[in-house]
Amino acid sequence: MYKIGTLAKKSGYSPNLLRVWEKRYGFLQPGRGSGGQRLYPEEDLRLLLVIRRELEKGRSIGELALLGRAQLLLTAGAAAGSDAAWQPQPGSGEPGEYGAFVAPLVEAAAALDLTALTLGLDAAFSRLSPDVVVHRVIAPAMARIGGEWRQGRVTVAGEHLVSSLMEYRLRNLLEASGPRVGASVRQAPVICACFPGEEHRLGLLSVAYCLARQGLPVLYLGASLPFAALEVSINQAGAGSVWLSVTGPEILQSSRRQFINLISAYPAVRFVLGGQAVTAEDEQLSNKGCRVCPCPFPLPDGIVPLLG
Amino acid sequence: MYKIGTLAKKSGYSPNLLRVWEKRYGFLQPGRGSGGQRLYPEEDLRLLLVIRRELEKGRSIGELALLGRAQLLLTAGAAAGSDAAWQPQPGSGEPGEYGAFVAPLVEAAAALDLTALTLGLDAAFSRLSPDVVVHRVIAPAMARIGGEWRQGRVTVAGEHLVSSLMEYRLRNLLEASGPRVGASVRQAPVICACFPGEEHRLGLLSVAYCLARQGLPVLYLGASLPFAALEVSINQAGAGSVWLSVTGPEILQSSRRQFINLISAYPAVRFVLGGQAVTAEDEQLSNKGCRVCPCPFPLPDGIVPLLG
DNA sequence: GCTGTTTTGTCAATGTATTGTATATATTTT
DNA sequence: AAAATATATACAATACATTGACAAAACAGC
Repeated sequence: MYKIGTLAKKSGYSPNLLRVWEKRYGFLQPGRGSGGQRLYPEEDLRLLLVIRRELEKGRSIGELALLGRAQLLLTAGAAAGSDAAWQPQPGSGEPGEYGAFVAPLVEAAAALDLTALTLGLDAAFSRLSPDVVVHRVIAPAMARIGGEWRQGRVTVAGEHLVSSLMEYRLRNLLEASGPRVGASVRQAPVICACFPGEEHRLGLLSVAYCLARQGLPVLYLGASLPFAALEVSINQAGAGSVWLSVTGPEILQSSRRQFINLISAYPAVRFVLGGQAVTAEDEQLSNKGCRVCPCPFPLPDGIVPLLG
Repeated sequence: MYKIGTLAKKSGYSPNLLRVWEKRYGFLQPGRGSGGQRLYPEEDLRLLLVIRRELEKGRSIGELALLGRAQLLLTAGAAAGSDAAWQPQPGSGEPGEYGAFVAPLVEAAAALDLTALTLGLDAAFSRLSPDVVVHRVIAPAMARIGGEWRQGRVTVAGEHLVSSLMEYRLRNLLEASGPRVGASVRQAPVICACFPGEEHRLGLLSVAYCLARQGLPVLYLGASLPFAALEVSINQAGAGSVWLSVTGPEILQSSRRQFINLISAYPAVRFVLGGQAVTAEDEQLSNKGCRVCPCPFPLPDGIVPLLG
């Protein structure tokens, strides 16, 4: 049994909000202690985490209240919170104001701790806007994990665990945001894919999310798309622009020639090449009409002018 | 029940347009909440997705309004079954009673139609149990798409689009099911990962989902996990069993020797190797204590005894 | 071709509802 | 006494409802 402060910390919602939700919607009906204090069962924490997931997907709390407690617990994504409490260490020597969110994720990767990882992500999503989580928490966390991996403090397994879960959460955001391909106003869709041979999808997903948030119809095609398939896709979907992500310089180099040929064949399509492998001063590509965007996780502000 | 904003996001039509359609044509007649807000049932979302499909085919909204709601929903169901022109072909598995769900997915892959794909998956998930969807719809659909790809009727892009979305949906199921690592009762976790070099995750995800549904704590580590990292993970997580998935025979062959070494080093850990690359009569692996499971999407019935 | 009408999607103005947060005050726990 | 909690109320930002107007496109007739 949790008291309201404990539940608040574990779920990421303020005690005030928990009380208000109880009064307004009634899906939390905690028992009371001798002095009238609310005592919540473990299940309530799971319910709150489900609610967080659904809110992330864009639904409103009123809707969820209509669904009712049983259906929420049954159908939606449940994350079991265990005793691994997440403590927001304010200003614990971490650089930047979001270090308190980044550090637990890196530690969870090192310890292969799925629970801590989930709690850390929940904490970040509950206190920060999705954009900030993507660019100020997830991106630095992945960069840090990469660094720790090179130093042998995080294994490939830890990196896989984290990137897999983050991919899921980002995908969740992507599904929730904006109209999809085929929406009412026929707008040329944006194709998002990884360069042939590229398997890292996180940067691409963050770009896709930013684009979708701007109301653009995004066709997310995932990792390592061969140029032949990309070409067919452009024609088939009538794409107006194509975002490609590539992190390994050698991957870019090995298909560079073919890429330039592709650009030249479709002058009406706007190509954007992003990712760590890209250098901003790549004039050969720029001259061919391909925008380059070295930042693996472009800031929302940075994207608007690129597409304006 | 959806409020208008949620329905707008999910259907791709603006809240304004939904209200205007309701007034002009009346095929959406949502109930009202206590404050007068529109509340749409799940069926309305399906109807809107059908409407979009029809609009894209060139019909006008006025025409569709004349048809009426029931007929719209009905014709869509019929189209999913017959219009798809999916004929059972010898040697590629029996059509079974779920062909009506499989065919639209294959078609959506061929047409790069994200909307149809989402609609098809929604239809399957809303009418069938998750297990049936995984093993009777998704698995055959992927197999069929693979076949169409070899015949050039589906591009790599189509395959990517479908497998990416299915991965997300499966991941959703995995997140929703059962206790995770670190849950209250400390149980030895099951590590699920792809063989080194293997990038296909769908089969692995379906296995992970089946295991999680049985209440096992699953540590899902995704694609291509090197043996060194796997070994660290086993120790770090105290894994009781390890599921590995491998679809390409050449991938298995290239690391077979190392894998056998790994098995021998951990006699207390139960290893299971699954995927299309595995042959049931692989006695060399069986004798070393590694269970083999050739089916890429093991049926729920088939899994229970393996772990019992 | 041109013009008028219908269809169809969008937008603005105004009022209400929802929803997260904050305040004030009393009570309980530590 | 200090911190945490309970209750009630207030408030601002956002989302929603309603009405009416408006523009682009499709279509009819000339």
